[in-house]
Amino acid sequence: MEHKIKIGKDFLPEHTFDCGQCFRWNKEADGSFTGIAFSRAVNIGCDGEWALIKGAEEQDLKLWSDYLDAERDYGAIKEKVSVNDVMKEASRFGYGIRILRQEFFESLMSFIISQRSSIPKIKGCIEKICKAYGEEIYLGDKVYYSFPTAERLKDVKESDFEKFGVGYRAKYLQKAVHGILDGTINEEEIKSQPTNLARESLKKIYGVGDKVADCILLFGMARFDSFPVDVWISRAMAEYFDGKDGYELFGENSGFAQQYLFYWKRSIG
DNA sequence: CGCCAGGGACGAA
DNA sequence: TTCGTCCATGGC
Repeated sequence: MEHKIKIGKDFLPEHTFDCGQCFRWNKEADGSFTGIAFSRAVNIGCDGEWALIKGAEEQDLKLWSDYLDAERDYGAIKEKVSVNDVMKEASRFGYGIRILRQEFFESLMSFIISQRSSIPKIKGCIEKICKAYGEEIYLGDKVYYSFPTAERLKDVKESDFEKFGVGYRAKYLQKAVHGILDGTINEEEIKSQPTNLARESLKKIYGVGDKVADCILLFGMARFDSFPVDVWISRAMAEYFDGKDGYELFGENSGFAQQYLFYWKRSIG
């Protein structure tokens, strides 16, 4: 069963799912992407101004619409972030990017794993963890695995996490799981805080620094005023913006600007 | 073999 | 507060 969601012309699955913001979506031969979120597996493609969702339940269409940030006018966003020729080019290059509204815990764990690693490696580590501790999800004739809840990871030891290739990040993951379970990390409380305070709260988590905190804010909390600075963005800002601060340049649209810049800069090296 | 990959903790100054 | 150093792992 296929459903359609009106999303407008500013959507291309390849840009959205391959721009580095998510790790659980994979391209199919027809250009659509199959992936997992909210313990559901679906296939997402696009036809003109419509997003095509295969394998979704009727009552989940609002969920997927929100996930794809389908209501937002990305054309207007692109105009606002195009403050110079570099940003015009970057937003033109990644014209079909949408910032996915991902889950908090998955973002926390995924971006802890991401530090000083590569995207294919990160995807591999996450997939192994999901296969070991997630729940089976069936779509078509294939089986997928949900991202495990903290509860399901309750008894996973640091040495267990190491088996998935996460290296020195194993202890961060183990502590994050228990922080969630004992309430030291309070998702609802952090989500209720303004961005700057939420960032400080996130940075109290062992293994979470500036960059990972900003990724959780942007991808796991829909805080579009955050501007994660990784090696690529750091180079780009030094090269094209005289080392200026991203938020000072883009304000409430910082997250969109960051993702266009990241995707474009990575493509040209 | 060395270098780097969507960094961060830690200690020193 | 800022600056080196070290940290596991895998691809190249």
